[in-house]
Amino acid sequence: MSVSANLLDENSRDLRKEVPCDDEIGSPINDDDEEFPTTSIRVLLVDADSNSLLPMKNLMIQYSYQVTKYEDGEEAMAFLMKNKQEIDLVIWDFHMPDINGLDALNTIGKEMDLPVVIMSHDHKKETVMESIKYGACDFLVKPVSKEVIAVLWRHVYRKRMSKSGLDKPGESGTVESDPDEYDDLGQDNLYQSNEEGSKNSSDQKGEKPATKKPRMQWTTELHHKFEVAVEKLGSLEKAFPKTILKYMQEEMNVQGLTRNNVASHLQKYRQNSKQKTRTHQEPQEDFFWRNAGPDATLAASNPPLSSNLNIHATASYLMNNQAAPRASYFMNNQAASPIPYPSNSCLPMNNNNYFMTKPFTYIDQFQQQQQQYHSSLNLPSMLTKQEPRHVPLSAMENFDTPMIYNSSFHFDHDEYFPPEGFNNFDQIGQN
DNA sequence: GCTACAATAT
DNA sequence: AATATTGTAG
Repeated sequence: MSVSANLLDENSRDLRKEVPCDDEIGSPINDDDEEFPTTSIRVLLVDADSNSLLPMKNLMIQYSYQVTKYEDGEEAMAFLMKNKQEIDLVIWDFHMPDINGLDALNTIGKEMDLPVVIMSHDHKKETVMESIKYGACDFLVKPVSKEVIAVLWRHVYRKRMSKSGLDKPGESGTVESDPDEYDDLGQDNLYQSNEEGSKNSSDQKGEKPATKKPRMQWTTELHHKFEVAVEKLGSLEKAFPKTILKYMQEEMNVQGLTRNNVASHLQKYRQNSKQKTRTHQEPQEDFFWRNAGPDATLAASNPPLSSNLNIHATASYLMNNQAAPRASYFMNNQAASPIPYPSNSCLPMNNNNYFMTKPFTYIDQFQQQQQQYHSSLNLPSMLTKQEPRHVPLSAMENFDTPMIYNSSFHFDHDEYFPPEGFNNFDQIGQN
């Protein structure tokens, strides 16, 4: 059966074009970026026969479904009653000793709104018809093939779509509602479901987002596999989506993922770990000026490393407060200090919109000149810029002592020195 | 309205 | 393939 070919919705046409004759189901899941969004599907699988239950469960897990299995019908039903919110799809064996498929359909149909799939080792017409009559949304013949499993998510998706109320004509009342959905009950193609079957009519005009895929979800287990794969491939930096995916598929028997899924997850994962290591090193949230190092002459009054020292503010501060009467500059080996600022003017800013305020002296590097200069002042500390970030103004208020700051970033003279009008420079390095 | 995070676009 | 942007659940 060329089941899979028909299942790939819109793209199926293209697929056929490019791969004209494939009756074979080579690989139902080619990671082509074709999506089988099973990862978010939580399945309750009930089968008294463990010989078929376990393989089926494993197969489903390979396709990234989240599977809860039961061999006992009563237990399964009890579980379902309690956890109906946590299940998206029920698969129930027709021939259960305690609660058979029809009973299950009855109960579930009454108590909750879940798609129920019946499976059976036989496919007698009667069995199939009864199941459908009782509301089964699909009928699977055991052993269930992977091709079938790969597309079971569609039942869930239908449910979600109709619930979200895109178009629910008359959800109530009559049983014969969805003619297009389940009418063709010739058992073995039940799972083929619509799509191409839309030959029916309506409008090919377009809007037929009938198959919006559910969002996938990285479960803990899946993520763990992901991490293992990453580790096996070296490091976070060395692991790439394609190889990760390949590893997960081949070595860990994970299917149903696409490269994009992995790429997206990897991107987020890298971000997170980067963030983590950063905050680990810098537990003191956002300060970026810190003590630059030992300075015997100043040691006594050095503030602790962890203190929040801020010497810049945002543009809004500048506009709303006419602060910063003076600033002293000493950058890129060019010293300028002190500089009187008119109270209503702008301070020079750097690329990160920082400016100096209060009578600070700014030092770019540990140049001899500068060191001489700053040690000649009786300044409390020497600071290093850590990283560009915004810092609350409040911390700045506490400092009225001039300080020397050592910048670790590049300053452009024209950009950071006061504009034309502010020519009150004193060459202080060598006076 | 935000945040987290997957999907999609570039 | 990597990264940036968008979309969206919760």
